[in-house]
Amino acid sequence: MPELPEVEVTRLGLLPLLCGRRVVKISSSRKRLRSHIPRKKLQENILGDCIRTIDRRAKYLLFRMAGGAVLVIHLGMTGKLSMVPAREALAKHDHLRIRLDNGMELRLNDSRRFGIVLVWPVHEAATLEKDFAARLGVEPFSRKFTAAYLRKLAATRKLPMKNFLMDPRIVSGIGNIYANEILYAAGIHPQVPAQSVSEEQWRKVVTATRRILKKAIRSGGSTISDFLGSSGNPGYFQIHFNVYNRAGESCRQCPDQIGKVVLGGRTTFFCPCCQPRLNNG
DNA sequence: CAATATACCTGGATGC
DNA sequence: TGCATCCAGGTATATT
Repeated sequence: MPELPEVEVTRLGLLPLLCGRRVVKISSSRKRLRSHIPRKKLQENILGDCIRTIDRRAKYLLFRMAGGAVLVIHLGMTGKLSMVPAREALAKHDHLRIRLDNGMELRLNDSRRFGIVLVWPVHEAATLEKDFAARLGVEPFSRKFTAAYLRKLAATRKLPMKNFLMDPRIVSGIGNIYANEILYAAGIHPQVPAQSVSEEQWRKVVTATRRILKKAIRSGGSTISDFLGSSGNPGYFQIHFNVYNRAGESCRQCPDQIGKVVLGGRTTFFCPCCQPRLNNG
């Protein structure tokens, strides 16, 4: 499911259920996700320890153990985490089970297997986390996410604005859905070259990004109480989109129809009238 | 260096 | 009903 808001809602939902709990058993499927699940490292570094807290960086969840080791989980395209009684039957595509000292179990289900599970052992955690952070772009809610930062990185880039925004090395957390919504809110055509975007437009991108992601987290937040069990994982189902998946429907601000084009292999939605192709800035 | 293509997977929707 | 085809919320890597 996950872009930044969904990962953040997952984190908020799991926090009260996992913090302070001890891991008493870990099992995993033998199928590989994007990389192999580090079975041995899980047993040696996570088993027996308590979960201190859960952080999020980009679309990664960082489960920080009391002893200093870190369990890293990325949900890929179809990953879902849920808490169920440990005795509950396994579902198809359950790939990781982390059993707690209260009889509950955290399960990772991922049909497409684009997810990732990593373990940073305590003595390497600082170095590994630094390397990890160095490959990622800024967080949309950090002070570094500014019009000046974006404009500088875009200065030599002719690629479509939308692909630039979705590059996780530039900004973390913006996937296909929110890239579409952000550009609509900022009134920028997804296909304009990144380097042609004006300072004023970048400012609109920054404010629209923060506003839209925050709103999505808030609306996902209403499902946190449903987090237990398989019934209600946070998702996109209750978010109201302006352009995503609305090709042919009418724009909410003008009489035009929402258009569709493929950019970088991803379906892209926009209003031809509210997001003019000619970039006059 | 920048842009594009491709690879990793399964499952649901669609069309014949 | 069965089968083929296309599409999906992400990211790393190879190729041009």
